[in-house]
Amino acid sequence: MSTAAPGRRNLASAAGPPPELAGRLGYLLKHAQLGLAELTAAALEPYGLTGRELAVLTVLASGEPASQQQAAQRLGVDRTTMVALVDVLEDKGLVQRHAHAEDRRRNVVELTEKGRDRLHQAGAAAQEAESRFVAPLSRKDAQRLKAALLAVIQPEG
Amino acid sequence: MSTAAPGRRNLASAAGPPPELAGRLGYLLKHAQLGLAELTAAALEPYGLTGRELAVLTVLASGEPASQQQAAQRLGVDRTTMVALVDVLEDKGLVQRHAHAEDRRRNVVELTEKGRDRLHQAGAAAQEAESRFVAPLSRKDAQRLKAALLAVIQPEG
DNA sequence: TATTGTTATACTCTATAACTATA
DNA sequence: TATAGTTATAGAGTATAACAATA
Repeated sequence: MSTAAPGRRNLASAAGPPPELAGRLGYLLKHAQLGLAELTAAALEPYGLTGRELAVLTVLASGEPASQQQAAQRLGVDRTTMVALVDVLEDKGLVQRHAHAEDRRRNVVELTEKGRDRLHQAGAAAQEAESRFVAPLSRKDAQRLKAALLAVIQPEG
Repeated sequence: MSTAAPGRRNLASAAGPPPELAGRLGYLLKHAQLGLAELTAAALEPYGLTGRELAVLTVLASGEPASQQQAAQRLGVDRTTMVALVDVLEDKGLVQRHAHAEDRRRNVVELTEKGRDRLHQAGAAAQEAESRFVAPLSRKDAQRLKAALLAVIQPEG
């Protein structure tokens, strides 16, 4: 009945922005985010990962092995959300939980070798999706876009 | 227990992006969108409108009175979602439904005078929130940002 | 038979509250 | 008493399916 794909997403992806909204930054940001998320999801599907899961792997792989809660803070998600995310990754054999040696309340979450491999492969695929997404822009404009977004996100300049 | 405000939002709004994610366009877009949404929500609160409701009013006010379904397509939402959105606006006295003269299956949704007033006031407030949001950028860079987002959203150049 | 609006329902995402174990 | 992780639960948002009225 609907013209949308079975999975998800409706949101005027085909029609393009209606002129009365095309000037609103909120509209532009939202639909840019949705468009890239769609591309990324497709690119990651062969690796059995969602964009969010890839972000979790990325955070867990960076720096020293963090506790679940530290990783949650970096990602900006709730503790309880983190539990579910790590559960999924652990079920897939990509990470392992260990009790912290000094504070046994904490879980140290480390990537398995399989997890590291998957992170590299899926990370490259996501990067490629991002490149395709910004293909309408010159390389310089694409860099400017990211710089502008970063500037606007930062708490202070 | 949580450090987040009671309403919603956790998402590392205070911490800033972790370096391992700051280069990912998906992360930047998502958090820029969330940041602006937060500002806009606060700016619209005195007018009793959400950003989404303002977008609905904007679409309904533009061009000739559309049917609910046409408006839904422009907004990129489902028919059933549109029903709820119009319900809310009608309860607030901002829009009215009429049966279409020629095709009585359709609802023509028109803004009331109160709706038009509210649209102008709230629209100005949202615009002001957007200006504050892009304040870290030069005027030119802010324009470039919007142009780049538009280019990347458009189905074709 | 197809379409518009509607209702009921289900699914996803994510947060809050309460519980366990450690400290 | 406070903290890390967990579980159960609830709320927001949005889609799908089924139904009534109209075409």
